[in-house]
Amino acid sequence: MNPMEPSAVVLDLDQLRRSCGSCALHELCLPAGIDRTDLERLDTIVRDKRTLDQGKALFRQGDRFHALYVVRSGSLKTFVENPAGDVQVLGFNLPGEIVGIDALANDHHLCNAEALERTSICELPYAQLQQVVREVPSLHRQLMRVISREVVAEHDHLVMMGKQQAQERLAIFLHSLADRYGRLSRDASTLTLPMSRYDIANYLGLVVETVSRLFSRMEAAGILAVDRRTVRILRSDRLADLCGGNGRTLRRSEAG
Amino acid sequence: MNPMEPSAVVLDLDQLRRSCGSCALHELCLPAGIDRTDLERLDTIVRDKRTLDQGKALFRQGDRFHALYVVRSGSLKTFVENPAGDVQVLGFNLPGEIVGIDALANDHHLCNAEALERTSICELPYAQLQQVVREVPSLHRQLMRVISREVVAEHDHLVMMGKQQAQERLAIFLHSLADRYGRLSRDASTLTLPMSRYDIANYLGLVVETVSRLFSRMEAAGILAVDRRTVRILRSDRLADLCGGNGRTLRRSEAG
DNA sequence: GTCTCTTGTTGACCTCGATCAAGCACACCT
DNA sequence: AGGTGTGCTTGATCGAGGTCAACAAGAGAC
Repeated sequence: MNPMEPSAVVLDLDQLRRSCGSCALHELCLPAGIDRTDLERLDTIVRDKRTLDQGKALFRQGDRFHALYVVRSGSLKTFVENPAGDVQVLGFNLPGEIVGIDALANDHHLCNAEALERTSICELPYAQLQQVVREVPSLHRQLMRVISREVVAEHDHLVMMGKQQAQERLAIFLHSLADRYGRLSRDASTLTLPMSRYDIANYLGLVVETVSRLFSRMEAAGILAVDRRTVRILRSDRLADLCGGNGRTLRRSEAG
Repeated sequence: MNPMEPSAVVLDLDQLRRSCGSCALHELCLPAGIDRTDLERLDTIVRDKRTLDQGKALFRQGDRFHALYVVRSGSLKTFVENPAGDVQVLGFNLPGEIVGIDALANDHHLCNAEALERTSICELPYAQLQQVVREVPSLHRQLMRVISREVVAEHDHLVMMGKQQAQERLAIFLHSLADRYGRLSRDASTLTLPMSRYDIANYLGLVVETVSRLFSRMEAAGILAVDRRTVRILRSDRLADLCGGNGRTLRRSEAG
């Protein structure tokens, strides 16, 4: 079942797994809400794009655009880099999530996508996707839905950057990550973070030291149990409180 | 020529002006790069949506989605408001720019759009637009281009919020506004800001006082001449320097 | 004209998070 | 084993920008 084994067997398994209908993610992914016959149409264009090792790029800013991608297992980060070399992390992508939309009609990718761990990917060549989308209205609607979801996620990110305190930002980040883990029917109370503290800090518009301190503070307060990249959420109710934007701040004295 | 006069004459003028081909904005707007015959197809669905007075909403968060809109004259701001009542301004829209994309397939608008001054609007009912888009590939491509432009603008906004200093933010804001004014063949060195200091501050993730101080500082430095909402850019070279992210900070001592 | 309301400016002060610096822990070498 | 590198944590200090408060300048009402 593991698509990551680098052997000839993988090819056969992938042949089997290529079908969106039999994929465990098909209710979360592009095929959501699309009926059996239309799904077969989509299946004909889904390409396999092997696996990416940790740190390897799926695409780079400026690369010619020719396909959208879906994470099948593992995870990605997307980020932009300006001429001066400053990086801004735009988001993290878990299984079932689509990447590459920002390039949709510009012919070039405008951000970088990089594997945070060993990651396997489905590729949807855009020329063919466009063709199928024209023929299958339900897929067109779903694609638009996915695109707007992307826009909304960016709005949320902007709101966070514009308004929230450091602690609220981290709380929101963990909360939404737990939520997404839950949807993948993973244990939503034990997060295994695929990204570094640097990535988290950058995504949240903070520096590593601040993020590190916040983890410590939330642990001292009994909300989290943090062990390197394993974060157990002990009190998801209190974590939710911290997201509220109601100005509550966790002081060391609140610990326990 | 002024579409803002509230009289019966306006109707006739609007009838004439409804044609995208004869609209002064057609090279900046959705019709860009679309040939004569296809343009006529687009023209058949463009609806007129009168004018909005200052402060009036084009749509509200949660409204049912049924059309995309293009600013014909005047300007809009878009913003989200969370349950707690905090506002985040997402952007400002000048003539030729499209609004409503965030709602594209969700059936509901996810942000508010409000007129910053007396503003006239073209309405593109989505059901019909979708139909035409299916039949006219060049329009489909252009629509996708416009959508991705939106996404990219949000990336830029995010980078600004995540990394830049207060002064760089304001410089970038003014610079890009001047750029867009230039494209509209307005005088790009004399900006008449349609938005309040509050809106600017919120958009930049700052408070009004900071924005006000920055205007004063840039004026003292001889870069701007500020008179309420009229901002003349005296030294656009130095303004550009301030956008650079090269860490240069303007001190009072640099004035002149 | 004056009164009030809104919007913008300026000053004084304080806080949150950045910066600088040191040290720790685990991974991966040889 | 010891060495080195990278990712993470913690402490001490500093400063950009937020907060609070007062005031100025228009705009509109009457």
